[in-house]
Amino acid sequence: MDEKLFEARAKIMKSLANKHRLKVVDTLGENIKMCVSDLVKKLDLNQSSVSKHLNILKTAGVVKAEKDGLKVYYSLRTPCIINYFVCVDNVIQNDLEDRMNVLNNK
Amino acid sequence: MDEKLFEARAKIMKSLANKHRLKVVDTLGENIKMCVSDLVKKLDLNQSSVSKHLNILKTAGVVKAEKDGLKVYYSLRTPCIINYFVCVDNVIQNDLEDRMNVLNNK
DNA sequence: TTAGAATATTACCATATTAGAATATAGTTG
DNA sequence: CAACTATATTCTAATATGGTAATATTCTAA
Repeated sequence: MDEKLFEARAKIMKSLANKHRLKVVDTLGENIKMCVSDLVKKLDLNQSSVSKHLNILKTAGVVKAEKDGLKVYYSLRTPCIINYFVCVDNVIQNDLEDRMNVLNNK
Repeated sequence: MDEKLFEARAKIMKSLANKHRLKVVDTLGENIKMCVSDLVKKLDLNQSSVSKHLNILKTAGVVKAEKDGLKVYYSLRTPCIINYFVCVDNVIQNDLEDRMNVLNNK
């Protein structure tokens, strides 16, 4: 199996495997660009943590950063990334259905 | 923000944030069903580790398990999960292009 | 050029993840 | 039931991750 490919994919998936970073992606999907301090307000985390989360997303190539004066604006670099959540939410939905069926002895 | 939703999504993403588990998903996408020992051969990992990785995927709802005699067959529970790799690979591709452009001073 | 603002980085700690070896469990077959 | 096979679980150690406070860096503007 193509070791390098799976490592590269895993790096990207890791960058998305955190609820705060998922919120960042979700937020950027709607708002195009946001600076760090905007995201600090949105995420209920301190500046240092947000900065680190953004760096993880940037390093993974999910997000890009543009400096404008004092501020740094982040945006999705490959917006299709948010489409995935349709499927992820399907997984969640299936799970809920299975649990309901168990409860109803189906 | 909907805390619970993002936690649920993060759980699923975490289950996919590992190269071995990505290989499992990729393999099951092609082969429909495989038992643990088949996957041990495929993954270059010992039986204990494979079993644990499968449990993580199962707990996340990504994979389902069916027992058949001594063997346990695993398969994708929500096959759309593999579609994501198209986009993940786009991220990788964009990254490569950016690096090339840097090299070529574009 | 000094003070202040926005962001990044460091240092530190707690917790989570991963791997392998050893052991346990479940099912099969003689 | 005893031996065997396939899978799951436990234990332990190494490494990774995530959070905060403190500090450093970068840029602006007086």
